[in-house]
Amino acid sequence: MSDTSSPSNVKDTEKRLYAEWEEQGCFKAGRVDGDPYTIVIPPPNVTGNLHMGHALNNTLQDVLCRFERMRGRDVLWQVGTDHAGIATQMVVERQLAEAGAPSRRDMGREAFLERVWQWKEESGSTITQQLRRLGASCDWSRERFTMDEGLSKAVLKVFVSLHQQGLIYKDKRLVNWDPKLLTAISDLEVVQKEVTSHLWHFNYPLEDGSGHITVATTRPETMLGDTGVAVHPDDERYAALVGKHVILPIVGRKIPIVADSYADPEQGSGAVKITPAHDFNDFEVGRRCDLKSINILDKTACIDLNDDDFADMENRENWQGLERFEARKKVIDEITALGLLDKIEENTHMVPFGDRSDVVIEPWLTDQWYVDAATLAQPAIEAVKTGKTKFVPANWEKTYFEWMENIQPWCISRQLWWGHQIPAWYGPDGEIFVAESEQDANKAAKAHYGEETELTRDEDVLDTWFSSALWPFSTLGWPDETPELQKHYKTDVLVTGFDIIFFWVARMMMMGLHFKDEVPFHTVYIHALVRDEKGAKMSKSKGNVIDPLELADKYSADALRFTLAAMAAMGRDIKLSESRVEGYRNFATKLRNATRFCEINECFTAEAFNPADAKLPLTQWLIGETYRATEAITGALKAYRFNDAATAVYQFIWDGFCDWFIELSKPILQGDDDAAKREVQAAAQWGLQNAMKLLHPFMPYVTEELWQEIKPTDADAKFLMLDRWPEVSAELLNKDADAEINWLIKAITGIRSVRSEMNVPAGSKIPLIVSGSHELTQQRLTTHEDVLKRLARLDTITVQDDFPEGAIQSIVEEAVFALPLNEVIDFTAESDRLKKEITKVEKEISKISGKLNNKGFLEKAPNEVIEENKSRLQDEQSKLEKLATALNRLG
RNA sequence: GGGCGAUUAGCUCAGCGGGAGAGCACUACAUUGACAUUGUAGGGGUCACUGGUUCAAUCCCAGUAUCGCCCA
Repeated sequence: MSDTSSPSNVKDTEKRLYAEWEEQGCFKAGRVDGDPYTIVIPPPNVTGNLHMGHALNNTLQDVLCRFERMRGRDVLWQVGTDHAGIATQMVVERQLAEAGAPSRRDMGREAFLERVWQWKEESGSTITQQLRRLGASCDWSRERFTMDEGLSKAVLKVFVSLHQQGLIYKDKRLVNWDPKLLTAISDLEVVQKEVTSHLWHFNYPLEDGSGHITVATTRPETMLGDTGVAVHPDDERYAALVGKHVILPIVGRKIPIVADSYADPEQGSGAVKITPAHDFNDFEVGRRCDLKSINILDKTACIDLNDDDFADMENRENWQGLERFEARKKVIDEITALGLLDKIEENTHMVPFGDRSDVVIEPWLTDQWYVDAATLAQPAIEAVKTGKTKFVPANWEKTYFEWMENIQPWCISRQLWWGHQIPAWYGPDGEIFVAESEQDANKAAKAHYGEETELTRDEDVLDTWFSSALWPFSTLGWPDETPELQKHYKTDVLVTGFDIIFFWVARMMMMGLHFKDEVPFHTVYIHALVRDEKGAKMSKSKGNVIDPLELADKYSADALRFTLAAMAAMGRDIKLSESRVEGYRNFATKLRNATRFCEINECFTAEAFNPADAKLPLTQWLIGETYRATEAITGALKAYRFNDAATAVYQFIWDGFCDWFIELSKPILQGDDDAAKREVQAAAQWGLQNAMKLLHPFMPYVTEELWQEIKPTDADAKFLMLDRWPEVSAELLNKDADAEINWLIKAITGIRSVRSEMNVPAGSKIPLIVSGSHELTQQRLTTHEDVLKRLARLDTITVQDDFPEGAIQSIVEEAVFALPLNEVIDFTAESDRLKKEITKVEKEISKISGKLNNKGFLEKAPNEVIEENKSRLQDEQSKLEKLATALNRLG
């Protein structure tokens, strides 16, 4: 076996193996004999770089895919990327600026889009290469991109159908407007940040000159667009004022005082100015109270009072074009000059920022396209309520319902160039023609106007998530009824983080149900968020990002994957610590060394092992261990309990196989009983092969690498990844063998433990006297004499009823294992050790007998629990007797 | 303010109505032929607090405290 375990070699080996798998078509779906198993990747952003969240997300998907593939399913892991409208456009614009090239607007739409495609060809594959590095076994031959022809066709069809059905419409509403990027953005692209600022209290004079009403605001500049003042209907302080009017300072507009429960009597003065065109809450108040919406900002968030509503305003030209924060200062100055400033308070509040532009987002009144999400949400809610789609863990269903039941109209238009251009054309009079092609639109226009009429296409594009929502079926060929669509829709599981339930899950559910009349997946597995070691969300601005690829290069992709899977317990966040990754790198090394041991001992040239023919307790026990491990791992993976599966495979390999099977096999492998040796060699090979299979979903590389050296000559498949998952029959379990090996382990551990505690030099060989033993024990002592001597460092083993005073003693079941060591023994230490152990046992006894003396316990506890306690009590009591005797004998 | 979750060994975290676990760290010993990226042994926990349900609570329920996240 070559040494491939140094970091640089591991990296090369991992890359080589991945290339081989891919070249040989191992990832391709299309196996004819298996039931389909399908996962669509939550499409990463084409501009993206693999971060820890991706690493976890894709590791889990890959574990499932490799597991199911080995179980014989026709696995399709549908891969691809989304076009990320804003992000991509920004990347290319930045590149243009850096190169000193003409800007987007200078070069025009067509030329710019050409540049974006060029960028995509050159740089768009970063993340897909990174997924390969991780070992992701997705079907690259079916890779899709949301701007692909087929997927674009799906987008057109969906848009036109929804429009025909009245589920897409154009409306003038408030949107989150990004005044830097000059586009509407989604609620989910807005981050609320806490900002320390002020609360300004202004006095608005009453129209009848009878005084004023004080309003408080965090955004003084919006007062130019105020169209009302609201007070709470139950607020007696203001009851008399409702229905009266105030004169808006500076502007001179007469606006009403209205009663609306939005006004909070506890907040500020209890009266609140209402600016329907610049605040989401005010917009609602305005609708309820029939207030006008007056827009005072242009698209760059500068003051624009070119509106009839300001026709009478004095000096309005002084305001025109003022930047919003300049305008704020000017409002405060003028209010102060007018003597209408009541007071200024310190105030901390949440302010919306664009997550890409990092500028303050303006609620802004514009015409946009909307999807009637509330209607589409109904079947999507129903599907989860009836269990057609299950969330794992189930508590996320609540989050899903919460969001779905309060869903707002989905604004799908974006003022960008990169994306699916909205298939809507306008006639000269503003008439809208929505169609899948320009020809169809023209036809419709001709029918409408009675003659050929020139149309202009809507400039805007669709939200990236509009196309991503179609991903589970558009990637399979829809709207064409392809064989893949028929075979693989609905898909099996969507694996994603909870922060993305709204992005992916909700929208895919809505679109899948509407257009395929079937949920897109039967299970949604929600995994944790990866945080840094202090528990903070990783982000570039905090500088706490751990790069998964650096970890992969340093410790191997296998170690990284295993760490993530082992820490992916349900419902918890992952705080990643590097020492964990290091530990699992060591685990891979351990497997290498175990393989080397088997190779040196000629296990791989042994005949095939038939578990049914196993004769030795050791090999029968190994079969049992393999059976138990297989059951545990299979069960855990089926239940998405990745951490349990990882722990089970780790224990099986390290503790079961390496620490015990190999150690116990050494005397046989190096002894002269040829039949036994052959059986152990064959069993070792079989056990190791199964270990590799069980580990493969987690650590695909090292297992595949080693497999190529040890695989059976008649292996079905060329690669481990295509071989079959272990199946061990429960009928092969042998209770006697299990009991015997467990006794052996207990004996060795017991002797080692007293030796160590009594400071017997590790190298020195000492005699063992076993007293009070049953016949079965004596038989076992004979069978395992060699291994006992070797692992417990003994020179002779004698069975006799008495032993010299002052021997140190270990209790193994019914027998006393005595090590006569008069010359070396430290009597005080031994006596202390025994006393300590006696205290422990006594405590245990009093606990158990307390239970057994409790009438209620005897009456109500299940029988097996009572029996178990009785037998435990017996064991502990007999142990106590022996320990007491031992202490006495010490003299 | 609404919702969700957490609190278990020094650290990172599993677990669970009936004997408190893992990895790392720590201590001691060991270079015996797979492996020092190792082995063997060991120390270390009123399972946040207070009540309740139960024969039995780290686990279920209620409340308290602290922390975190999401939404407003």
